[in-house]
Amino acid sequence: MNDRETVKLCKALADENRLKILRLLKNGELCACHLLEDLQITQPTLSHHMKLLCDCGLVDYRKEGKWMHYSIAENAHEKIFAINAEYLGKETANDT
Amino acid sequence: MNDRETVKLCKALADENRLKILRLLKNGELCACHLLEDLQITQPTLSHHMKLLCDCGLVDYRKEGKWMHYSIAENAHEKIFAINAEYLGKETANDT
DNA sequence: TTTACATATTGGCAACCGTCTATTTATATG
DNA sequence: CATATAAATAGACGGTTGCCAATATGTAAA
Repeated sequence: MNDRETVKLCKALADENRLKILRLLKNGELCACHLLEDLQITQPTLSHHMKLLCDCGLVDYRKEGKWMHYSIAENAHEKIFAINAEYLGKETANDT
Repeated sequence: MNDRETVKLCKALADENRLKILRLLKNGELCACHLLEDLQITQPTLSHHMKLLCDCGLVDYRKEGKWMHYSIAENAHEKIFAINAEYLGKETANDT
């Protein structure tokens, strides 16, 4: 992941509504209409946010008829850890 | 770390020059004037970037006479892992 | 095919961000 | 104090971002 892609990913994370979306998806796949209910934004705005989250690779989508289902991408975690390794030095750690 | 602080941190990471700065600091503390040499930006712009990096807690500073010395903050890694835990679900992992 | 509904795209606006030049502040030294 | 140097602040400008209303597209069912 080069600097450009990292910037893209971090920009995607740098918005309160998108963070809320990720937290909602943390528990499993959700339909766009469900996400809309829990956020104080319009449908086009949600669509915009989902595009950013998908484009940076944090979120996967699955189309089923009229509905779009979103979920945290499998390798989303690795992307975050990669940032740590590339820009902050220390290896991945278990800090619990 | 609440959503607001996370946004602040991710915004700080969402710029190519700041990523370069972090990579430079990865190997240890550096003076501002040294950082300037490796970046194609002016001194005020660097000062601006450093403020953002310090304010979000990713970078520590140490003033020595006229010189400012910057380094990756001790708990910078934990902050990244916290994002993973809070917004992407899975626990901290070792994926090497 | 017509209707209904879920989602995406367009276009516009205010706020924010990265950058610069000019200036100010802080610190050391003659 | 006067001078020199390192860093911070102020103000301005173009580009980007988040938001919405309006519209378009895609899909299912009558």
